[in-house]
Amino acid sequence: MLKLTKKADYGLMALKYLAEHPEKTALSAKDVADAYGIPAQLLAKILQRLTKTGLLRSHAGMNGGYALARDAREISAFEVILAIDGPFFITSCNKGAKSCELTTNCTIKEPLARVNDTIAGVLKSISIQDLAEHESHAEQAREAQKLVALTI
Amino acid sequence: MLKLTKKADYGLMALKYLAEHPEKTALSAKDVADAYGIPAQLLAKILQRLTKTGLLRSHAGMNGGYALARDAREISAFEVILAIDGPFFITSCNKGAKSCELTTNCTIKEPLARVNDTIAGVLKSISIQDLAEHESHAEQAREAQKLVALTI
DNA sequence: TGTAATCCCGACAGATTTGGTCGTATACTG
DNA sequence: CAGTATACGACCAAATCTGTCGGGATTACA
Repeated sequence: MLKLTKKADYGLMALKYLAEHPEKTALSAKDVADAYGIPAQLLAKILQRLTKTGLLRSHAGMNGGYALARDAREISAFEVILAIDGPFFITSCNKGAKSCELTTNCTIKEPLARVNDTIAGVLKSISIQDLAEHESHAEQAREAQKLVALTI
Repeated sequence: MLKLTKKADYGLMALKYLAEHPEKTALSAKDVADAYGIPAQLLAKILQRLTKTGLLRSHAGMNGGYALARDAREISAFEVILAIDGPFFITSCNKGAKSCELTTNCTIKEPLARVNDTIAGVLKSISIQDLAEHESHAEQAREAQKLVALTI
């Protein structure tokens, strides 16, 4: 049903939490997990992946933990989701355009690819900072949404 | 990964196929399934559901089958996906805003709800007719997408 | 009236994905 | 060295998705 996995949600929540606590040089996976009631080990793996993709910096040992690798403004929701859930396509038939070519049929994927791009664009335009400041771009987003509805 | 189920894909393909054959008063599930190489019984169930939700009209018996209940221009991709996959929310935590309230945490769902609305808006703006005419609104959609990227 | 084509629908099995755990190794701090 | 943390692979349980089966109920037509 076109929804994010819990892992992606957890990842976004964690980054948001880090963005909200810039005074701390690092927060451990456990700190974040406790703050949100997320299974600690699961979140740990998520944060590890985000580290591997360069969105976080990690530091082992006492008083270690994770910190944003860049300014919260420079990390988009898109990157987070991509890192955790992998590349997404709205159509289910898209293993490099293999099986669909065979049957010559899947012409719906072409219009839906544009929907996919639109979604990606919206997600790219939302930063972790936006998630942390609850109300920030609300008005602008609402306006943009109207534009979409009217113009397509 | 934010993707449609195969069922939803099949449903969209089937409606597109019906829209492309307006000369036929009805096409059987088997006709459509054969045209696309889709498992016939599975497609049958999908079409039944689309019938129950009022997007298709069905007719049993010889030379029976399915036909669009409305003009292809009046059926949106959103309706089809909704009928087949049920309501979607981009956040995974949203059983009527239950579990999330408990932990007071899920503030990310508020910004993502707007993303959700945007996606829904785009899907609502795409009709079955758009899927059938391959190129129709391509330019408009591309423009709208730019607007989204720039304004949010 | 009988038969074939067709829709209708619930149950269910297999495959896949997702969510979460465990154990162990490694790195850093003091 | 001891304690705190990350890193990572293996693994399991639960949920979801895909597809099948079997038994109806309608309709057209000969």
